[in-house]
Amino acid sequence: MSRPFPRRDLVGDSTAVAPRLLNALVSVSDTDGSVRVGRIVEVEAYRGERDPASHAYRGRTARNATMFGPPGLLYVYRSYGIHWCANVVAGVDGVAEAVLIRAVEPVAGLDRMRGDRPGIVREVDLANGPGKLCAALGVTGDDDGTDLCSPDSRIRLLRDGVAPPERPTRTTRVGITRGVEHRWRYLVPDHPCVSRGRPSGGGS
DNA sequence: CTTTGGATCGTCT
DNA sequence: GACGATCCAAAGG
Repeated sequence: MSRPFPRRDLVGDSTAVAPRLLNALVSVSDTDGSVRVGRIVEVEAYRGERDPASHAYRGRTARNATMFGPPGLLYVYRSYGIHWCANVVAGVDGVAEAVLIRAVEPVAGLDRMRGDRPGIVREVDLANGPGKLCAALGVTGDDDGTDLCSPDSRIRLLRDGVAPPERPTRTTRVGITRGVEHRWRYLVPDHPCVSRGRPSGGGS
């Protein structure tokens, strides 16, 4: 039993939206009728033009244009020339706020995920990283700009009976060199499917 | 277990 | 021309 993720819950600062996305579902439908579903267990908030680690820090460009769109869009970018990474756009239309999805727990369509993640043995390693989850779910740059809150989209954000954790684990973000001090990474506590990435900043 | 280096290319300087 | 919001395999302790 699942319902569309309410768009109103994506309005506002990415730091407020990010923990709300924990335990939400991402579903991806393919043309052959198959569906892959993952449960979000790790996210990071990026605060647009006020955040030196954000792609939008130096303003709007062709690449980051989707980040400036309305909340509920999917922002997909290429990482290191090799991988795809996916964000949920937050904020309000015209303001660049985004939440990077860093890990999902495989829920459905596992065979299909394994097909796109050849050689992966353990189920928990299928989508425990931002590049890995895009590969496992079949998300690419073609999906940039998808409205995650529309029932007609191939990629959708859903909420089922599992609420976000009341006390999410918080750390500094992973893989960045600026804005390292902010604890804007949120995780489902003690979940086996979180990424292996190490926080960039000091801890406390 | 941890550390290191290579792959690979669009984007912005 | 440099540099990533990464991943993986290989080598070292």
